[in-house]
Amino acid sequence: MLDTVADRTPARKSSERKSPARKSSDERRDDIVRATLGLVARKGFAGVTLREVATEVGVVHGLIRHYFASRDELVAAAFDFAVSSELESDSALLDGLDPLSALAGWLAATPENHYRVWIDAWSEAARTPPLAAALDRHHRDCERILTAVIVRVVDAGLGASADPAADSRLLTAVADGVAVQHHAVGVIGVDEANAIVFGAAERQLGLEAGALARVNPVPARGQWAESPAR
Amino acid sequence: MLDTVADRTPARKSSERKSPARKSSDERRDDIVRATLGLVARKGFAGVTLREVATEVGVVHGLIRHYFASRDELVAAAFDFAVSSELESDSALLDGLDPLSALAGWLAATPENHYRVWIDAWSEAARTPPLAAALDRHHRDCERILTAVIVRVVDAGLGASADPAADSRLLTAVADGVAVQHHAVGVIGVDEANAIVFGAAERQLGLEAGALARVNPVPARGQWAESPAR
DNA sequence: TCCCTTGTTGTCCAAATGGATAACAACGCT
DNA sequence: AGCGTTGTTATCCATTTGGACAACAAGGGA
Repeated sequence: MLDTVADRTPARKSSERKSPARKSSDERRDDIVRATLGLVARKGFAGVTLREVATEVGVVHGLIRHYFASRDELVAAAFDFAVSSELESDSALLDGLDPLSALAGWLAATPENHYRVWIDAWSEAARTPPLAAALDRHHRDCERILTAVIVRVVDAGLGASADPAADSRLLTAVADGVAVQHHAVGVIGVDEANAIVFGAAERQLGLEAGALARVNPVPARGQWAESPAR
Repeated sequence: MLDTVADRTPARKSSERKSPARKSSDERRDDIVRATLGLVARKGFAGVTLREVATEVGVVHGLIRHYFASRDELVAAAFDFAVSSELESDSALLDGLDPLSALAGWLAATPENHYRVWIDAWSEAARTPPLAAALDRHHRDCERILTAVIVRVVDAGLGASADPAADSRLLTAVADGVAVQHHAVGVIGVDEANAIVFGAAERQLGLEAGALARVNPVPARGQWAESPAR
C-alpha cells in the first residue's frame, strides 16, 4: 500500500559544501532552546515545529534530533529554561531594592512575550503533565518570592499583613488576572494594568494610596534573552 | 513525484447502505458546533481536527465542509456559540436572585471545561483575530454584568462602591487569576478559590466578612450542554 | 410520479510534520 | 598522520490533516 518511491539511494554529491559553522554542543543546544522559546511565545506550544525552530537557528531540522530525542523533550527543555532562567535572576534583583521598590517592581506589568508563554502554558498544562509540573513549581516560586517581599515591607514598618502567604496568593491572582486583561484580551493598557495591581496591593497591605505608583516602576520579572544572531 | 495511487475511479458499490440518519440542517450544525466546543475544552483550539469532530458526531469528516467552509470558520462558530449561549442565560439567571446571592453566584468558581475554553482562548486570541474580537466582546460583557450586580448591591444599601465599573474590573481580574490557580495550575481547590474571591469582594465592597460565603453558593456562570447522544 | 434540492458518504490529493538514517566533515587525541 | 568521536547535512518515510469532488440517497414540491 505504501512504498511510493522507487529510488532510495542517498545520491551523495560529496564535493562543495558550505561552511557548516560547527558549534560547541552547549552553544548549539542553547540556541535551539532560545529559538524554541521565542517560537512558543509567538505560535504557542502546539504551534512549534521542528522545521521552524531549525530555520530560525539556521540549521537543518534533522539536527535537532541530535540534541533532543523528541519534539516533546524539546519544548519541555524550553519551558524548563524559561522557568529557571527567570527565577534565578528575579529573586536576586529584588533583594537589591528597598521593600517598596521591590514590591512595585515585582507587581509591575511584565513584558509581552513573557506572559504569552505563561498563558500558553496554562492552557497546555492540562494536556502535558511535565509542563503541569513545571508550571506548579514556577507558580509556587512566584508566590514565595512575593511573600518574602511582603514580609520585608511589613518588617520595615511600611505596611501590615495578617497572613503574608495569603496576601501573596491574592495579589498573584490579581497580577495574573490583570495580565490577562492586558496581554490577552487587550481591554486595558500598561498604565491601567499597573494602577489596578498597585491599588490592590496598597489596599491589601495598608499602604497609603499611591505609595507604589510613586516609586519608579522598574519591572523586575524576568525575560529570557533572544538569541543574538543567526 | 507524487501520484501514489493508480486507481482513481470512485468504485461505487451503490447497493447496501447503512441508514444515513439524515438530520435537519440546524440539528446537524448544532451537533457539530457542540462537539467542536467539547473538543476545544479537551484538546485546545489548535488541537481540534475535522476528523475528530466528525467521529464524535458520528459522520464523515467531509460532511463538516457542508456546514462550515473551513476549519477556522468552524472553531470561530464554536467559540461564538460558547460566548453567546453563556451570556444569554447568565444575565437572566442572576436577575432572579437577591443582590448578594447574585454576586456570590457570579463570583463562584465556574465549571472546569468552561474555564478550559477561556484559558485556551486567551492564548489563541493573539494568533486568531476573530477569536480576539469575540474574546473582547465576551470580556466586556462579563465586566458589565458584574458591574450591574455591584450596583444592585450598593442600591440595596448592602455595600459601597465609589466606582462600580472599576471594582468590577478588579474583581473580574481576581476571579480570572484565581481560576487560573484553580483550574490550570491546580495549586488551590474550589473552596479556597471561592474563599479568596469572596474575601476580595467583601473587602472591596465593604461587606461584612463572610457575607458572601454564607449565601448558598450557586455557581451561575454558564455551561453549554454536551451533545446528548451519538 | 418526476425531478430538484440537499444531506451524506467514499475516496483522493497536496502539504506539512516528526522521525529515521546514511553520508560526510570538522575536531581532538595519540 | 591516522583515527575515532560527534556535529551536520540531505534525504527518505509514514502519518495526519484540511480540503476537493463525484456519486448517491432521502425528501419535498409540482
